[in-house]
Amino acid sequence: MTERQNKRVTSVDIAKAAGVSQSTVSRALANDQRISETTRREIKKLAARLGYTPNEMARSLQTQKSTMIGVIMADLQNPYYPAVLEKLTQKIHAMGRQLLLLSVPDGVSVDEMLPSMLSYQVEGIIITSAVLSSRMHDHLRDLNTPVVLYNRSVESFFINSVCCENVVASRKVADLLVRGGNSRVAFIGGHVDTSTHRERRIGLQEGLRQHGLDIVSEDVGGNSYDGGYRAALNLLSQTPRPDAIFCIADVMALGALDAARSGLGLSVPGDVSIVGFDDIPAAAWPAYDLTTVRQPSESMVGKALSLLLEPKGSPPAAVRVPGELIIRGSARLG
Amino acid sequence: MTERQNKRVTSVDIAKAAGVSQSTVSRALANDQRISETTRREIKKLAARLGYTPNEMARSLQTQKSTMIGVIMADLQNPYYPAVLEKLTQKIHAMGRQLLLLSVPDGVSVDEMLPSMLSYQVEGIIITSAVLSSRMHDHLRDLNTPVVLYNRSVESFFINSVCCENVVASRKVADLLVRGGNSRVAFIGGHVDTSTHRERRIGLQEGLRQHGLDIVSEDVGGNSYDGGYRAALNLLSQTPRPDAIFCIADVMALGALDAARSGLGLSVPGDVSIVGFDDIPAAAWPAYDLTTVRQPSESMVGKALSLLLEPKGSPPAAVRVPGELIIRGSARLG
DNA sequence: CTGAAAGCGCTAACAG
DNA sequence: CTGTTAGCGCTTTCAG
Repeated sequence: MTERQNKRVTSVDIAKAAGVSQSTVSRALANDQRISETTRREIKKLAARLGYTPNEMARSLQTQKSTMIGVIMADLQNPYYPAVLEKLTQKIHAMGRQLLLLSVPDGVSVDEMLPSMLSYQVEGIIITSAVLSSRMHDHLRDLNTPVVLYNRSVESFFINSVCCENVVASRKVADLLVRGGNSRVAFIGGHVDTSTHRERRIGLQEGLRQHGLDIVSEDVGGNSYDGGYRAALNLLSQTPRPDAIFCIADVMALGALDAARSGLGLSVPGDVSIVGFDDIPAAAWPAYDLTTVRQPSESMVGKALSLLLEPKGSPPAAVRVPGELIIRGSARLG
Repeated sequence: MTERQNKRVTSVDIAKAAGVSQSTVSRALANDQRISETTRREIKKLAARLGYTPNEMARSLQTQKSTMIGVIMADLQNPYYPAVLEKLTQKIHAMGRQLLLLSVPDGVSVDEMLPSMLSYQVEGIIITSAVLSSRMHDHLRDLNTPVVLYNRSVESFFINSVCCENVVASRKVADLLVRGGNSRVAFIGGHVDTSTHRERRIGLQEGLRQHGLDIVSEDVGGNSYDGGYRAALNLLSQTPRPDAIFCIADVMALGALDAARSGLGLSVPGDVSIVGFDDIPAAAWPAYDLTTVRQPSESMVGKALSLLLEPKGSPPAAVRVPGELIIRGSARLG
């Protein structure tokens, strides 16, 4: 066997082999109408035979535009996000682009991760479950790099975002809980400084107040199963015991359910109603049968991408999509 | 407010501002020893002030080496993989590289996805839960692009892979199931044409045969919760009913558990022992309390990356890491 | 210690 | 319809 070439074949190689200029190759491969049918076919055949793969680096260096989209995920542990990521990869691939993924370790800010992504000249960045400093936001605007926040919104400055209608959905949950006979409703949040936490809490409170009630006690669970478990243990040990818990993430609601049942021997929804948010796959499993608010990730991902690739200069938008209440067996609802 | 520049600052901009040549800037930023301490500091300060980000595209075009690693995931729905992906992103980032992610939709082969990744000149590719045609494998070798299979192995041609010691671990499961008093052991596989399926099945069978037993019945669940649920429903409806089920993925084992309990009103492990594989987070939740084999993803990911970046020309290796039996409450074990 | 110049693989004027 | 040429932003000889 001969020594391997070990070199990628370039458009110059094809040009030589075809006896034409390199630019003709470039044009033929780009289906430029000015190239004759004959040579174009010849060149394409040659390219296939030589195993040619265009060099996207060189192309984007020349065209001054990249076709990579950066995605920064803060919470891959939360079972809601794998489905979001899968939809992102598939839609981005379908648009002929590539996805550059970064996940933010605990205790690291998105700001620190961004520069490494920016050196790859990404076309835009989608950030899930995290926000940006306003300084970084300005920097990105100077760089002309669009950003969309997924599942977070910011009021202090204008930035694209896609979120669920958190307040509306949570208000509805509160209303149905009260109509279902629950009157001591507790709240398990994620991180107090996030918009999802604030908005879902406000919605719950507003809904309760319409019935002359309020949140009786609350805790945070950091959007993790264990955090939800611990928070529920805490809330359900207080007297009088809450008769319902609204969790802002399904994964915490599952923890809360297990805390109630396995930890404290309570019946759900007999002793306590539990409602979540997201509609992760496990929410539908019979062991949990969790009543929850579905976030329509398919359409949210679609909107995030179209916001991202909108013509430059469009004013930033805060897109809201309605959540859908999925009624299962974990709560007494009116 | 003045019109925005909207142009990224390049090393030329810094050179102009500093009154030096562009190559001096390049060297200073690369900490080249030949540049005087004074100018180096000056240049770095300037770079920071102008918000300079090096263009990685241009760099890799010049140096003929990319710092992006491609990851192809076939099974992001399986809760085992998000943790793998998170470890990959973090390790890859720590190595100063970027991760290009592609997920394979159902019914699409990895071969079809590869070219789009190759045009980005990735340094190497990690493929989880899927394999490559030998044609594509040859092509990659010609391109000098290393590949590592994660959780799949191939016997027919040499390719790097990292897997759990599936046979050993499954044999152990069989042994302990029999010693625990189970004698009619059923098997729920994933896809018959995968190495994980075959190896875990063989291990189970070998272990049973040492006790003069064999697999009493089997089905496949496509590595999904629903598939596991359906398969268990099927197997547990046969007479005589199996008294144990070994599932090759935790997510199917959870489905099987729910099928046994909620679907058929059986007790686990009273009527049927259930054992999984992977040790996903949900396996530890009290609602399931699943006995399973832990795949040490931390070390598997580490090995995959070091295999990938090994000096070129090293012979391909099939790395095997031991699985760890995690005994919980879902099985009667000896 | 620093500058000039070449060139990575490609696209896109500009010529013919 | 096709070739020539310039140049994207960077690294890296080669000179000085």
